[in-house]
Amino acid sequence: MAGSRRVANDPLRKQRILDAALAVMTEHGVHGTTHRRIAERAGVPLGSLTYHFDSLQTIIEQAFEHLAETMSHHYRATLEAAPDRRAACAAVTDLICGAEYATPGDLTLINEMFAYSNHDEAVAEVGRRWLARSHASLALHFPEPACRAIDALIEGWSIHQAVEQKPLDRAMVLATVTAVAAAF
Amino acid sequence: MAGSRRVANDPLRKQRILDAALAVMTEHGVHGTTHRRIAERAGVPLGSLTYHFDSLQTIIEQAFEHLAETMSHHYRATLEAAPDRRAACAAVTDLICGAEYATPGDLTLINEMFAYSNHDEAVAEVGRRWLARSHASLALHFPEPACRAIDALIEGWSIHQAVEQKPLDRAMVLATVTAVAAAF
DNA sequence: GAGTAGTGCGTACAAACGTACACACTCCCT
DNA sequence: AGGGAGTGTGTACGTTTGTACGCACTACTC
Repeated sequence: MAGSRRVANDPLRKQRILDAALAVMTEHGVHGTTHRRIAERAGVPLGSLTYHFDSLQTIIEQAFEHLAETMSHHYRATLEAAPDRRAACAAVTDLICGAEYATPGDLTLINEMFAYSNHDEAVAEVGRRWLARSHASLALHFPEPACRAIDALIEGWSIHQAVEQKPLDRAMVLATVTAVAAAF
Repeated sequence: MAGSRRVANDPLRKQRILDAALAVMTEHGVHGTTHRRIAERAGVPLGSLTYHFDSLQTIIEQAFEHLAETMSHHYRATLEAAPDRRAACAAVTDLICGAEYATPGDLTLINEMFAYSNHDEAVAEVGRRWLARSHASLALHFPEPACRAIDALIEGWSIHQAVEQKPLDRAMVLATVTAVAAAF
């Protein structure tokens, strides 16, 4: 009575849909994201989306939640691996400059998420948790005010890279991060 | 033959539509922006939009262009008014923290613009000019690398404020800006 | 093997969308 | 005063949208 006797045929289905949603949002933006495009990208029938999710808004919200989860873990792991503050500065610089951490598509998605969060309370909460976790990860190595400043640098330079489409000067980034860390 | 003999009844019409478009984008995001909502907000008939603009995309592009123009002038004027580097640091801090410069709605719009620029070449160009002009304004007072860093701080903290919905610690911002300016 | 509860999907539909366009209106020229 | 070019709008149309829902299918119980 309590447990369902039957098991889903494809338990990865939901996740595959969310991944497809992120891919569509990367390419077309939230404004160009539809049930049909997501379904095509995921290789599932249209009805499958309305079966697994209440609405398109729900899909978008959960997709962004998944994105934030993944990115936060990444940040955390990168900063935990740094033995001291000097290494932490280098790690932050990698986070900002490194294309292997955040692909251009990821940067696009982050922009979409923060923009969308201004119009959706659930995603706004995801954004706040994202910031809180970034802050906590930075706090492993830096004093409180420096965390806020470095976090702003990460976000700001991510935007710049997405807009300008060219890599940052790594030495300049490292020098800035180091200076900010030393200021507090 | 060359000049049009007749003058538009309402020469401010186009601008009023663009302002309405920005208002709608602030409230509903680009994904919730439609001809009909803009027309209602501007108090003009639906047909007026298709008469003055080729398409919805054109309206959005020109609206963002207008936004960038306005904001850039603001930045420029604020930084030109600063007599020395010390005052410039304070001016930048005001730009970041001051609600009188950029309202919460403005911050939302900036996010929308950068997100949209990843999917629209015309707006991408607007974004690049925005960055270039910010950079030029900062260059009145700061060395080149510091400009890039301070600009990233402005963008990043703008996002943070929009997400967290609470004002920044002004002293901390000023200390960071000063430290970055001194680092180069 | 028949019954059945739950999974999953193809299709249909009303609403909302972007856009086109026929038509009024205004005002200058002759 | 009459003609006509240009301004501006109301409405209608084809398309796409989000979503609902009836129905097939599966796999387990008895």
